[in-house]
This record gives sequence, structure tokens and C-alpha cells, in this order.
Amino acid sequence: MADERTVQVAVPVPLAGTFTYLVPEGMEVPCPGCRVRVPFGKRHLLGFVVDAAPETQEPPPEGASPAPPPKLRPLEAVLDTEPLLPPDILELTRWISEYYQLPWGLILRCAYPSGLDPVSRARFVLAAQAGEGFEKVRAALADGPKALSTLKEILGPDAETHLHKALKAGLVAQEERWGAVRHRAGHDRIALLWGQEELGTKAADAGTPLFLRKALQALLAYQERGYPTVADAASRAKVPQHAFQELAQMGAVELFEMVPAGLAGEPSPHALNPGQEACVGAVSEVLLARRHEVFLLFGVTGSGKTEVFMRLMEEALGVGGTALYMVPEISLTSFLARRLLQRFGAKVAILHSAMTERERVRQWIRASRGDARLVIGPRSALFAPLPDLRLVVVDEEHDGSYRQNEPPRFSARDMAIIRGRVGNIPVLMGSATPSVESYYNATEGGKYRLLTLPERAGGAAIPPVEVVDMRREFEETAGRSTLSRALEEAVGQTLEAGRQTVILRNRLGFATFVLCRKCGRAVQCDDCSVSMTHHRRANVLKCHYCGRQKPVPAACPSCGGEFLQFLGEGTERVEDVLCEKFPTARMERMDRDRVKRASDYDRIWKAFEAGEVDILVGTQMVAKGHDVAGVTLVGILSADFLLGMPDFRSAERTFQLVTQAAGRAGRGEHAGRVIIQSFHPEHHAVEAASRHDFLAFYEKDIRYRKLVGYPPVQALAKVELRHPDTAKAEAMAREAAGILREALGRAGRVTGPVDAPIPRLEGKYRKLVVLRSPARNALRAAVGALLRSSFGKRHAGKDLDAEIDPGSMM
DNA sequence: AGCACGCCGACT
DNA sequence: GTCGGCGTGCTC
Repeated sequence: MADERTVQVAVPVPLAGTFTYLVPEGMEVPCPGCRVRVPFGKRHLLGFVVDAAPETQEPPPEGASPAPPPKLRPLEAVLDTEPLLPPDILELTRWISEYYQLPWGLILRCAYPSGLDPVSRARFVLAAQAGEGFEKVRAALADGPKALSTLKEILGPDAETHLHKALKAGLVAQEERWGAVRHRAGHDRIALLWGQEELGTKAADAGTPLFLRKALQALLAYQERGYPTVADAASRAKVPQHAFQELAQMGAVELFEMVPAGLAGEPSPHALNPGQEACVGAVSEVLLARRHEVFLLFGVTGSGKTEVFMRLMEEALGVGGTALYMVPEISLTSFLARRLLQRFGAKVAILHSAMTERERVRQWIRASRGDARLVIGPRSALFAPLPDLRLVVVDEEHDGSYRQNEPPRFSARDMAIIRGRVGNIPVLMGSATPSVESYYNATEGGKYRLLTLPERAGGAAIPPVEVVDMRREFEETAGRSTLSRALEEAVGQTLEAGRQTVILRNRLGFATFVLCRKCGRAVQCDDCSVSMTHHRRANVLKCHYCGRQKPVPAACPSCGGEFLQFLGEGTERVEDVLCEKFPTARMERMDRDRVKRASDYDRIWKAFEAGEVDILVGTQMVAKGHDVAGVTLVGILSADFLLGMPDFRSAERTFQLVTQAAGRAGRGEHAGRVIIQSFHPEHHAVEAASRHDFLAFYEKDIRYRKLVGYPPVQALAKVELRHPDTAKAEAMAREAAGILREALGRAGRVTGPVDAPIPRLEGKYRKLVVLRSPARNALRAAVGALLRSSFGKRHAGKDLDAEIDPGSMM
């Protein structure tokens, strides 16, 4: 069809379709998967050569004269001689872009580490001597061309504005240059090759230079704490970083960026139980036959799912292929990471949450070259460029973190299935609390095959769960409601027995608001229709949606009333109550305020594991965390805070959270106990969770979803319109709804516009239009029509946001 | 999304 | 009289 000397290019702009470019004379035609630099309007963009346009392009309008062919512009440069992305990743990204009606070029940008892209090193030069003004700019450039960053130092924060004007006036010109990203050193990690004894001897030996002794002592202090970075260890030992290079030369340590190359794997340790055997067998058959099929492995915590995954991954590697293991999140020091390293050795690449860009690039290259045959990682691992992929595993399939919450929004769990389909390989998802969607698809939906692991392999007993009815508690104790009597007593007993307690509380359910006693209004964020929460330590009000902070006002901003009251339980207040009751207990808090970096997270768990903390109070983080043997009590304050949310998945989330948290108790040799505080103890999510009964929960929930027409029975799409003026937002939403109604026709239903549950965010009013249909294709087509309409083109990417399969209706 | 063009109000 | 607000349109 097209000329030999043209290519299709996907560019990272919020526009559907691809763009055609000319390949200039003398330039070799780049293959699909190669990056190219292209002129785009007044800009220069990095795009990908793709083989064909996606099917989202508009069919030529009937009757109307066909649009004249656009004037083609030439490519500026080709960045790759070999395709950066292999065909299957290209195909996967094309699927994603079609599935969610998102521009291909934006998805491609998520598919590889940005550290691989060249970085602009443009410099500014004096182009003309004549002219008036811009004295500072002239002076700064008098002695030669300078980079933007240098000029910012000289000219201050206004540098960009000044330069822009000078550029327009023709006084200065820009010298385009591109270079590789530079990476900082010091991020290498240290693995100990010597034993403790040898290290100790050498560290004490007076013949060892002092700075090396200090370095060795610092390493001894780390013990088994994973692999410290050179920078970290050096600052701790107060020695220069090269000390560790010397130690490496002595053979005491190995420095590596990710996985020590010398690490050998170990074969599977023990025999599988019959249940595991059956699961492995079923998937293995499909794997060897090179077929695509989706499996859902349903098994309670401790039933041995991980072992099933590892056996199958070994099998994929055994036939010369590679495997992808997706997890919600992973830290390098986690139990799972250690287990995988031990089993697979240097064949594994772990894309963990605390990676530097340099490590990311390196692991990506290791995977693409086939040096790493197994990639384990979170959402972004979906695009790992593994050659001859034979198996995809999605662990904790129900976990919300598989969803990318900022645009381009997609579910990495769902797209993992697409990756399996593209590669014609099995996809194995696993969970102890499957999502209602997946369980439906694995049963009456008929899309997946259900595998079940019934027993808890280790034999540990499932802890009994007690539910405290907080309404009665409130009545009987006259309003004293943070900590129920039953939970307080249990904490006391646990402390006395020398065991540990985990308390789960939620920020949303336990926030402190500042309330005016005159008009009854809570102090709200100026930009969002959300009450600000009071952080007592810092004595400021914070908006948890946009991050705005302001001091506690002296008077009510709405009515001027001077009597302000602090209401709510407060995150920090939970701790105060516990401190008051148990003054000798050692307490630690784990939430977003305390955990800024991955190392904070590791540090707190380490202390908890070491028994240095008696009571750990925290958010979801503690529910998902490690298993700590000393924990015998788990308390959940307000288990059902989610149930108040206007979202069809809130029951599911409640069930998952409670079940997960309950699973933290009694993982050691001592029996555990779980206490749930609830205002709705009769709700099926709370009730079923207290009995560890997923099936009971599922039956109720699927019945409700069928009744109301929610996923998985019907597909949903959510279209959001935003504008600072509420009437404008409403008008835009009406127009969008009209276009959607016409496009969807009788294939489904369009509701709205309605106000979003949080009607104003970051200064903009939000209106929602919701589409539902038994056929997701119909929704896609309707959303596509909206985006291609002149209305859609005007607003897409700015104040219009369309989401197929939304994660929540908020 | 960026970027430019074009058309109306309130300032030097 | 200009500066600058944002509505509209375009990007191979």
C-alpha cells in the first residue's frame, strides 16, 4: 500500500492513530521497534516505528470527499540499528492501546526504562551581536555556548522565559545535541563472600589498614540485611567508597548491580503434595504444548502456591524458554526475593521497588539478551523483553496495585493475559482471595480454568476470628470507641505472653478533621471538596488528594466561628490510646508519613521481626507485609470503612483486606487470634471474612453484581470531564454523554452526567458519565467515537478522561 | 499534550 | 494604545 520509503510512527501524544513519515534519501528504512526522532508540529518527538496503524482509525466518511493526503515530513534520525522492542512487545502495546483506546505512543513509553532514551544536551549560543536588551543573557553567553542547566545557575529561575524570548528575537540559537543518560556511581550493591568469622578476624587484625577495618565492621553490622549499596555502607562506615572496591579485590565482597553473577541456583528441595502436583501437571501440559490458556490458582495462604509457581518456572527454563513472574510489589530483602535468588541464582532479574534508573536499564538489557531467564517484578515487569517467553505468572492476582492509577491507566493483570495470548503461552494467576471477576471467569464465565489448593501445607491452623459489634460497644461504653474492650484485653494478654500484635487501621477511617462548632463544617481544601486532615505532630492541615498544606486556622473559614473542634480518631490518636493503656509496650507506626522510601519499610519490618517492637500499628502496608512468627494477635479497627464508599468493588476490597490481615496472625508455632471491629458485622464481606469463607463471599457478591449489572457480568467504562467552572463541566459532560449515547445506541446504557463522589479535585469540578454493556467491544467503539469527535479531540488528554474497565467509580 | 492563532477586556 | 486571558484548531 504505502510507499517503500515511508514508515508508520507512533508518537507519545494523546492522539489516536499513527503518523506517516518519509525516510530521507540515503537513510536506511528502519524496522518496526526502532526509535526515531521526528518533527511534530513545532516540536521534535521520540517515536517508535510500527508496522501498521492500529484499527482505531476512522473509516472514511461516506459521501464526503476523502481528505487530501497529508504532506509528509521526513524522519530526523533513527536511534536504533536493531529494534529496541521485540515484535511481541510491540504487539502487546498495540493490544493495550486498542483495548483501552489509549494512544499507542503513550503505552510504548511505559514499555521500557526511560534511562534508555537519550537526553537532550541542547546548548544555547549567541547568534547575533546586534539588538537591544537581554543584557544578562548576552553576558552569560559571551564566553561560549552553555547548557540550559548551567544558564539556570547564572540567570536564576527565570532563565527559561528569558531564553525563550531571546530565541524568538533571534539573539540566541539552540544547538541540539543528544547524549546517553549519565548514571551516578555508588549504587552498586555489596555481597559478602567471606564468612562472619573471617570478616571478624580481618576486621580486628591490626595489620589491616584502618579504613578497611572500619568498612568491614560496617558490613558485619549489616548481618543478613540484604545487600547494602556502596554509598550506604561507605557513609555508615565513614570511609570513602573505594574502600569497598579494595575489599572486592581482596575477595571479601563482590560488588554487583543487581544479582551476584556467582550465585548458583538450587534445585527444588522437596516433593510436592498431590494438590500441588495436579496444578503443576495441568499448567505444564499447556506449557509444553505451546498453547494459550489462563489458569486461576485458588489456594489459602500457606497452601503452597509459590512452590507451584517455581516448579512451573523451572519447567519453562528447562525447555530453554524464559518466564515472567508478576507480583504486586517486591523488595530486595523480602522473603520471596531471597527464596527466588536461592532457587534460580543469577538467572533471575528482580525489578524491585527501590531500583535506580541505572539498575532498571541493566536488568532490562539482561532480560533482552537472555542473560536473565526469569524476571520477577511489579506492574512494569509486564513489558520485560524476555525472548521465547513460555510462562506468565500473576501472583496475588486480586491486588489493586496492578492498576496504574495515573494515565495511561491499565490493569497489568489483565494485560498479562494479553501477553499470554500474544505469545501463545499459559498464564497462571494465583490468589488466596481471588477477585470476583477472575473467580467468575474461572467458573461459570468459562474463560479460565480453575485450580484449587485446599490444604494449608504447613499444617498451621487458621486463626479464629472474633467480630466486635462496634455499635453495641459504643452504647455500652458510652462513646469510648477507638479500642474495644475485647481488643484491649487481648492486646494486654498478648503483651504479657511476650508476643507481638499487629493493629490495622485505616487513614480514611481514622482521620482527624477540624470542625467548626458554630456552623458544623469541617475545614476543607481550597482546591478539592475534601475535608483536610489534621496532622498533630506538625500541627498542619493536609489534603490527602492534592497534597496542599495549610496551618490550622484560628477561626472557621466558612463562618468565622472561633470554636474549632478536633474530631475523629486520628492516626496518631490510635497510638496515644495504646500508649496510655500499655505504657511499657514498644510501639511502631507504619504508614505513608513514616515510610517515605523502601528502606524505611524494610527497617520497620526488620525491627518487628527481631522482636524489638511489641505493637505495630499501620495501614494496608501491615496487612500485606511479611510473616512474623511472633505475631499472635491481629486487630482490625473499623474493618468496614470501605463499605461506605460508593463503589461496587468496596465489599471485595473489604473482604480481601480483612482476610489478608487475619492471615498475619499465628504464622509461627503459637496459635493466633484475630479481632475485627465492625459497624456492620452482618455485612457479607465482614461475615465471610471472619469465617475465612471466600466462596460464601463470592456467592453473595456475584449475585449482587448480576442484579445491578456490574463487572464481570457487564463491562463498564467511565468518562470523566473536568473544568474549574461547575456549569462548564456540566455542559461538557452533557455533550459527551450525548455523543456516547448516540455511538452506543442499543448496545448498552449510558448514565449521567453525575457529580463524581469527590466533586472537586485540584480546583476542578468533576462530572462522570458511565457506560455499561454486556459487550466490551461496544464500549470501546463508543469511547473511540467520542475521542475521535471534534469534541473529543478538543478535550482529550486535558479535561476529558475515558477509562475502560475502571478500577473504581471514584 | 504543546503550540499558535485570534478575538475581547483592563491595565501601563 | 498593548498585554494577556482562553476558546479553537492542528500536529504525518
